[in-house]
Amino acid sequence: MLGFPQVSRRSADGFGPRKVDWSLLVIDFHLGHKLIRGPTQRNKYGLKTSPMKLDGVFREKRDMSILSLEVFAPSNAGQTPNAQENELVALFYTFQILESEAPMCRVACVDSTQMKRRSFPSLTLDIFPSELDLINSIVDVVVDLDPDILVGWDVQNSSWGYLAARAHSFGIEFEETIARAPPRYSSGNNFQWESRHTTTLKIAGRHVFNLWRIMRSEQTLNIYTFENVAFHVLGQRVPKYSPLTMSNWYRSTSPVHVAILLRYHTKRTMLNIEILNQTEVVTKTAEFARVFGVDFYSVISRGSQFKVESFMFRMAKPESYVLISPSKSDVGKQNAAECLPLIMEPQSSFYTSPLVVLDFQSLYPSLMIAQNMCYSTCLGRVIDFQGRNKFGVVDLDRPPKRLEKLHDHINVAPNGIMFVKPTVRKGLLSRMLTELLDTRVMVKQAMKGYRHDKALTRVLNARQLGLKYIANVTYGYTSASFSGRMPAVEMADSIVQSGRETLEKAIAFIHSTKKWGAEVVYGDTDSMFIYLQGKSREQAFKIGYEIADAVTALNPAPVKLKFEKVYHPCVLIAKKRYVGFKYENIDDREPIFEAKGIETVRRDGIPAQQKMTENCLKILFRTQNLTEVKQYCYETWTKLLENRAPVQDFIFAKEVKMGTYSDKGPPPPGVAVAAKRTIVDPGDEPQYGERVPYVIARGEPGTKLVDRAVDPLEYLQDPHSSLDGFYYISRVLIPPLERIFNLVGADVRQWYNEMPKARHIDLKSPSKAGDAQVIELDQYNISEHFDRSECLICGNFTLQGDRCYSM
DNA sequence: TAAGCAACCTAC
DNA sequence: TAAGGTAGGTTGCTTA
Repeated sequence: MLGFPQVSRRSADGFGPRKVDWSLLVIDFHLGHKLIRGPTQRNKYGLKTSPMKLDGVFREKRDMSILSLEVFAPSNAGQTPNAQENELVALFYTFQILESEAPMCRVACVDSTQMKRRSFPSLTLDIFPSELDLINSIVDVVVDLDPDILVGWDVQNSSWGYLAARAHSFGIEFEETIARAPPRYSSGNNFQWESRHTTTLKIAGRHVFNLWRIMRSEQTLNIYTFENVAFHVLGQRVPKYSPLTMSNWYRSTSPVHVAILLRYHTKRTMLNIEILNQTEVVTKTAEFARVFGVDFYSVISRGSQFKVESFMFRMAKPESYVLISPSKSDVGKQNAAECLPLIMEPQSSFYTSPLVVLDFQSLYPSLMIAQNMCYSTCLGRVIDFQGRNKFGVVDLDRPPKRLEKLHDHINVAPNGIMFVKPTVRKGLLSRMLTELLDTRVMVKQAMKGYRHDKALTRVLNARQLGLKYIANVTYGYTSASFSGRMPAVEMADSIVQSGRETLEKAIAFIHSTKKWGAEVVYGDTDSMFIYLQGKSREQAFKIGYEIADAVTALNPAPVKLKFEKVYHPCVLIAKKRYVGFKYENIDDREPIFEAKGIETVRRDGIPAQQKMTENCLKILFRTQNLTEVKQYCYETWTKLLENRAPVQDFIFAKEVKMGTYSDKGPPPPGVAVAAKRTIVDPGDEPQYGERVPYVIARGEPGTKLVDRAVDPLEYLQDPHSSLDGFYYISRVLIPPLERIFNLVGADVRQWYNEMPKARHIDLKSPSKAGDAQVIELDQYNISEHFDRSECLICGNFTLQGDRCYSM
């Protein structure tokens, strides 16, 4: 580290990592200073700006600002608009400064008879003579408003991406024109990686948010269409219009249709921003950046390794540690891992007495702290392995007599790796983790004190999540075997094996303490499921807390066994699969249904499977009466056989990653459906990682499943097709029930076979119109549901039909 | 018919 | 080029 420039924390042009200042994370530095607001001014768009005085210096207060854009280009023959051919006719944008007043919405469109026909109250329309003028106008808007973030639902194929492609066709260097800085010509651009994971569009000085991809990592949903995300995040129903419908509307003479079109797109730009606000993405990203010590966009675009490293480096530098830079081949030459976490084979059964769940809080970080495990404290193996003393990617060169000297100051991990005790040297990682965990406790404490302040609570909450994140991925960093920058399998093994022994000892201890009458029936890595047969729930809580305290006392600080919850009753099905009624507090009256790993929480089945499994379990838990479960199954199957069940309950949706599948063997159904879709409409190819919906239709006997997978919309339009009821009942609905109810001695398949089926009703729908209605209303949200009470043209609430009296 | 494999998704 | 890890269950299909 000699010769490295000294960088002070306040140095504005300093480079290199700054030291981690933990206290800044606990109390927001804004609070430590008196903020003096300067006179409020308004910019040309009428938005307020006010300079702030901070540390005696006036600076413009800069909250993050967002510009959301969607575009409209009419296409031919119902195809998805294609930037090579289809001209833009309208742009829609909404601008908002975070934490500030109402957003500003505008529409810019190309002069045409449609747009001239009438004015559209409640919409601000800017009309331009040509597409080129339209594009130039948005460039001006971006330059004027100078937003930090550009957002669009799908930045690749529509929104900013479409706009950029159109601009390119006029020879405009769009990205450079709206950039804040000259472009950075980085050599290592990887188009494929970018397009699969973030976005290909890069604007120097601004962040481009590909919203659907952000939502994909933010929310667990069955399908990531704009409509579905808006519904789940905002509770709003929005319609979906096909490219054909929208193109027809634009070309139609009906002012109502043009108005719907304009208001629809405007609404989408607003909802983009509302979704961001609701999910607190910007707050979280900004706070994570502060905690991790990385730039804003890296929080989204880079992996955990980069973040751990950034954090670690900031701690390492003041201590003059240098992180090693092994080559790829050095990393590959590491020893193989030898230790496995403990995952007990559960005693699969239906448990009617309380089952207490305890788990070790942040087990791996705690162990690293407790045993002072770090790159900087490791002394290697007690005995050489294969004639070498390897530690991660390096060979340890331990001076002779070093061990003798340190004799009483060594901890030996269960896998035979030695670490010096903290009295000799406190490890960098353990110090980092100690600070992380302690600071997190303090941040949580501070949150309680500012409960009334929503904005600050959000910030502090994001901060404690960031701290938790780093603590959790630090272990992963040490064991990153194939992509690791600085892995150390021996240390990772030490951690895993210590964890395993900690858990094993706890189990043995619980079994040896007879007064509890407790039996550990399952455990996974850091958790224990303890059965208290014959005990009441109250007793279970009491014993659970007692065990937690006793085990904590047996372990070195900061290892802590925490009381988590009581399941009553509960079914343990297999490793990583269980379900029960959860009580978190002794005075909880109503339990919460909680399932792990089983079909009710998986997204590769269908909604009907989730609902039916969950309902059967609830009946079992509430009544413990199999006759009632059987009754429910009969009703559900009958409903299905009589074709009274809604189609959207039978739609599979799985992620597809086009271009990653092997040619041998048939593709997965979702891929086949997507491929078919792409042939009809090339612009409709699913994005990498998009979830593609399909249903299984009846087909010739012996046909493969892939060949019977159909796009749901296509299925609805085909009057001759019907769902494969046998497949759905026998291969989808029954198996998960079988696995559960086998444990209580019931044969669900037998129930089905015995079920009186009064008459054989073909699953073929008598009239598919019924289905179509259901699916459109609930799944695809036809316009009936959109702003029902609002006039589609002026936005007023005096509705008569589609529009209000004033039109 | 069993065993093996690819693909998915989840728990920790 | 960028990329935390492993364990585990299930389905649908192919191969031995």
